[in-house]
Amino acid sequence: MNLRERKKRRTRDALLRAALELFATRGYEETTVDDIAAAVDVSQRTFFRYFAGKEETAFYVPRLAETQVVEAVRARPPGEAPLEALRRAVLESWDRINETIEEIVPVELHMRVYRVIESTPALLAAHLRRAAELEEELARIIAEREGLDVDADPRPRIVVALFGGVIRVTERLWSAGDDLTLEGMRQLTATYLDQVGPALAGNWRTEQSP
Amino acid sequence: MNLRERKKRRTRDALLRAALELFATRGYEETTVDDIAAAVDVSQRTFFRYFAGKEETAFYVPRLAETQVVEAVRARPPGEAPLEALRRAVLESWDRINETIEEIVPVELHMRVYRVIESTPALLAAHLRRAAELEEELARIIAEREGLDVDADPRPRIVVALFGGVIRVTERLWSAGDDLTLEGMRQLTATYLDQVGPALAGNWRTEQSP
DNA sequence: AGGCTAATGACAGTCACTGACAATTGACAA
DNA sequence: TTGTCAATTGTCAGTGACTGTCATTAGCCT
Repeated sequence: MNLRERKKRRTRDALLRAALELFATRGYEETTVDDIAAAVDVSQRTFFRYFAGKEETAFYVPRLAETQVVEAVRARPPGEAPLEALRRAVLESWDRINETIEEIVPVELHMRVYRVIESTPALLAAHLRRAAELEEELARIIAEREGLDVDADPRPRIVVALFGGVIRVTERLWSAGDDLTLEGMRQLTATYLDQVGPALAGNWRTEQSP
Repeated sequence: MNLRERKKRRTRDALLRAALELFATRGYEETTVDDIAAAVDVSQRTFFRYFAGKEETAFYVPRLAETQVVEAVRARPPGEAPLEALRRAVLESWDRINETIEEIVPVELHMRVYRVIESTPALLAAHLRRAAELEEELARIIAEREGLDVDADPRPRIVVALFGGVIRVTERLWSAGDDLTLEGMRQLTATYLDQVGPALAGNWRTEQSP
């Protein structure tokens, strides 16, 4: 990797870190692209040559995490039931995700940015749209595992929708609480996934929830 | 209602219709606020006095539909199981929604705009964010029905997430297909909701889906 | 060293949106 | 009916995200 490439990577990383730092401290809406560019001492135009938009910087790290999850699902043994495969895939990949993140930015910074995403309307919207795309991808994977046609059989999409819904609920609860650790999120997710069975079966009024 | 009020309503309706017509024919991104204002012959500033933003016009009608659904859920007899109550509420309220829409714009126009929403990234994102808010509201209603505390018991949110997920899947399938009627959407939703049970129980590989 | 190409900066323009102020217009009492 | 008051609107100027263009700079390769 020659000087040119190294310089490019450095500028991109610097822009990314500057952006995330600003988002986490000052807030997303309160940070202008000019602020980010100025912090790295490049022109605004250069920022837009590295990132398609302000949003892209906020979602750079989350994208890495997504990739891990999708791959983890692909790697699950075909014998597992769909919901079980999804469950194990997320929990397992979250165990490994710390290192992936730390290569780019401090995990603690990422966690603060994650909260900003959940609490900034524009970012939350973008996040949910991306989640929908991911669900489509996962539905295809699940359908393939089970030897079904996604477009003919609704079941893969339904299970994935349930799963995605639970994940999103835990994300929101986590970001609203005060335990910002990755471990806290993992824990919350596991608890909620455990509740899927009880939530769908039996009579709620006669059965307590743990 | 005096002249002043009548005039206001007329301008607002005209702006709304002009916007939706433009979105449906030319596309959302291809329509500028200036275009909409010009079509009604008012200043751009006036547009922003009636609508908080361009998006708001696109979501005006959907908001009415949401309200109907939420009220329909509230009106369900307490004896019904949560998922059953939600199911009946949507299907039933969609039967009545035609008239509500027609008071504002032709239903056919609304259907075309709905497709634009599903196919325009920025609008889809906003739509999904709103859907998340709605789910939160529904979760609270369900929890109340069952005499539970939403913040302590995960089950209401899980059921609502499942339900919302199924609705969103059908919305996307519907908007990708070529039956743009409300009836077609109702039908698709009913079919998918019927599949929730089969999707979550049993072994897919040994059971065909209708 | 010098020519080639990629990266950058500077500049101008578009579009969504906002604040401020002046002009207009309906409402309502005298 | 008229005059006053308040609401509605238009105009203008400005911000912030983004894009296209073109000249300049800087690494690369012979």
